[in-house]
Amino acid sequence: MLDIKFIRENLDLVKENIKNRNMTANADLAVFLYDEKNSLQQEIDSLRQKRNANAALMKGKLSPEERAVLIEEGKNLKEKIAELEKLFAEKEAAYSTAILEIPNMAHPEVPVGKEDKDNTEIKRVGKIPSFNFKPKDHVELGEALDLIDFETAAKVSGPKFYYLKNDAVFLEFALIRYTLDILRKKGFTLIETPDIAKEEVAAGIGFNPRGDESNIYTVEGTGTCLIGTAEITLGGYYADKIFDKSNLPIKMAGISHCFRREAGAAGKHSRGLYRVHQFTKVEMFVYCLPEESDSFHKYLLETEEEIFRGLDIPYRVVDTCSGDLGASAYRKFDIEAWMPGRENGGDWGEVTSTSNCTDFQSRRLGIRYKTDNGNKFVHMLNGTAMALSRALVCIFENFQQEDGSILIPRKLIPYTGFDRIGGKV
RNA sequence: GGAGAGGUGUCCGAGUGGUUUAAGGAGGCGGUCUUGAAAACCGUUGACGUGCGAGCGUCCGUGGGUUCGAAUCCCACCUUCUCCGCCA
Repeated sequence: MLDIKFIRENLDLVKENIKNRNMTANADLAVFLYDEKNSLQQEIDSLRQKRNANAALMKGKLSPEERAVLIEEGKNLKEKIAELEKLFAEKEAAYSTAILEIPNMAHPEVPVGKEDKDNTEIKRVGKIPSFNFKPKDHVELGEALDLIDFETAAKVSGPKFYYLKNDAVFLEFALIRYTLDILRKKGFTLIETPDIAKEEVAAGIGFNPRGDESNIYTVEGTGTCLIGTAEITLGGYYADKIFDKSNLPIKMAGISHCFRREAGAAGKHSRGLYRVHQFTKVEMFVYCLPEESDSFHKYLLETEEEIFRGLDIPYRVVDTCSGDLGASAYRKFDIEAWMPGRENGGDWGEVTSTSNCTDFQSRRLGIRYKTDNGNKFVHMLNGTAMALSRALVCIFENFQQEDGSILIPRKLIPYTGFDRIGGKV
């Protein structure tokens, strides 16, 4: 969430930002409710002060008459306080709802636009492969080589689930190990996180676990949800923590399963492994000082590129436009890899995403660091190191051969132990 | 899952209704002393809200309740430890 004082002092900018993001949050309402809540709080505080003073008068020995007068006074105060406290709770809930709907501000360089086609392409790397045969998509390849089974998964678990089989399992583990090796060399702390988190933590990160629009599965009756990304468990890791400046920055690499409802997502764009209810992901997460977050954002993007470049898959980088930014993000870069089986003749598909969320998450989660001028909120950033399901799409489709086999990217061979799936043995 | 015992400030730990404005100790920071360090001694040391400020308010696992007044009494929940059961 944003600082209410910032909202008040920059009301026009905040409103413009909400509009640019295609959102409907009401900044005026948040400020209004804050003032109401605040004046009520002051009223309650002064009554409490009277109550405390009254109680203090009763510490010593008093005549029964004197005591009776004080008790009567105390009872009156108690009633008034209870009344106002009830009202306050209502105001506070309304205020909380209002301010939580307001999205993070955007980096001045974020392109203004409504949807993903308004994103700015920053660069392209690698050469789009040309095939002298008709390339298949990963679904056909996976079925032909007995690597992915969607049909049985649909029967057992429902649509948008899959079984990975045979060498695809080794390939997935190879990708994980390849990624973790790079991240450890770069000084990330490796963490395997829980796949379940409390709803309040998910909400603090900016995922709303409730409601029809939620992309998150809740676990009934437990107050918890299946995580949509390790961003939730990594961001919640230091909730309520006050860092010493010397502890920062902190770089974490978390591996988890990710669960997404993806309600209503169907069609060509979402075919096969591209959009599924469950996948495995290695996620990077950084806690740092505010003045460092822009450069750490670039660092996360560079790391994503380094990992992806090692797979010899062509990709481009886009600077996400305002309308396509999540509520928490100040700025977001995506890597889109070339997927020859996508659309007709291939298309770009998102494989990583890195966001600088500045202090939007830390303010809600209470993650701070000490300064000479009091405690300040840290900046928090996240980035995909490796989303396994989408990486498999890229490898299958880009490295398919005319005989139906799939070559393994050079750098992965030490991890897989084989250099080709299918075809000649 | 059953039985029992706990959860207090950065840490340890005292505190069972109003001299607690949370004792005491450790650690941290500042100082005295010292060539320097250690020791000793003195001082200081939480968070949040609000207010220009002095200040005021809130926070003793969480949420309710009792009371003029709650760290302290009651209820529910969470969580840690010990033992038993079950289990990869």
